Amino acid sequence: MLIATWNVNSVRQRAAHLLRWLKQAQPDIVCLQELKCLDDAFPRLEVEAAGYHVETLGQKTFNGVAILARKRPDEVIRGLEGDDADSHARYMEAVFSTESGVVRVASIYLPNGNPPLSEKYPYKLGFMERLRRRAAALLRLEEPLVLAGDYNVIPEPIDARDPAAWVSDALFLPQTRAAFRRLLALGLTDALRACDQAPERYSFWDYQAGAFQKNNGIRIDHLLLSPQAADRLVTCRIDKETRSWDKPSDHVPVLVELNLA
DNA sequence: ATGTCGCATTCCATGCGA
Repeated sequence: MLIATWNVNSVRQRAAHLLRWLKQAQPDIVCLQELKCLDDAFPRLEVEAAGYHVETLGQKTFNGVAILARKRPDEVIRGLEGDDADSHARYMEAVFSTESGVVRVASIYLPNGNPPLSEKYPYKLGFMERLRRRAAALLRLEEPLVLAGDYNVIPEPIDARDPAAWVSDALFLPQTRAAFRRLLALGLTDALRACDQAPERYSFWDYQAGAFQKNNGIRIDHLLLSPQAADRLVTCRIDKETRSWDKPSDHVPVLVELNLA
């Protein structure tokens, strides 16, 4: 089973890319972030015609997440508990039955948090703590679980071409990295790093200043696995090719293959 | 080189978020 995450930076602008990539990559489950539209504006008919069931949590202008899948989920949960005042569409889960049992997948669009001295940074850290609590609860289910999405976290210096350029950025501040480590310390596995410890494994390149041409990237899109999912890990890779397509998203898909039927 | 996108509106120019 192939499970992917991709921040598409407007699903309406990226619909043709999404369809082309679905056909090419043949994923079973896809977590999307930054839909930047309401549910009704999602290109549902086209994606369904490509063979995918569509579950969305849209929002006008910003944010928005979705989970696409070959099969209809048994259950969908929209929103991340722990803050009734949080109106951002940044989190959803879906549970699927397979021949090998259940798999639970979350699509996460973690807040960017910049600038760090604004209210946006405590919102990011609060969201990360809520995610940690949710992950802890889900881990108690002892299911194959994939927490997939745009974390807006550069975990380690090796995950940036120029780490010095990010030291004061909300994506790489010590508090951000510590919160990410607390998540991992629950017993989650960073799927890409379990498969590949090489440098220059990036999932995002800024649109500005020819960042992609210079390979001036960062790795901020992650698939975190529960022990039951990690036990079934076959491989994980970044699909860098889509960044070279015409009018691309600034993020590329990251895919994990699990030994699940 | 503050050099790019995508969204929305006070709408063909600007501010915001990233």
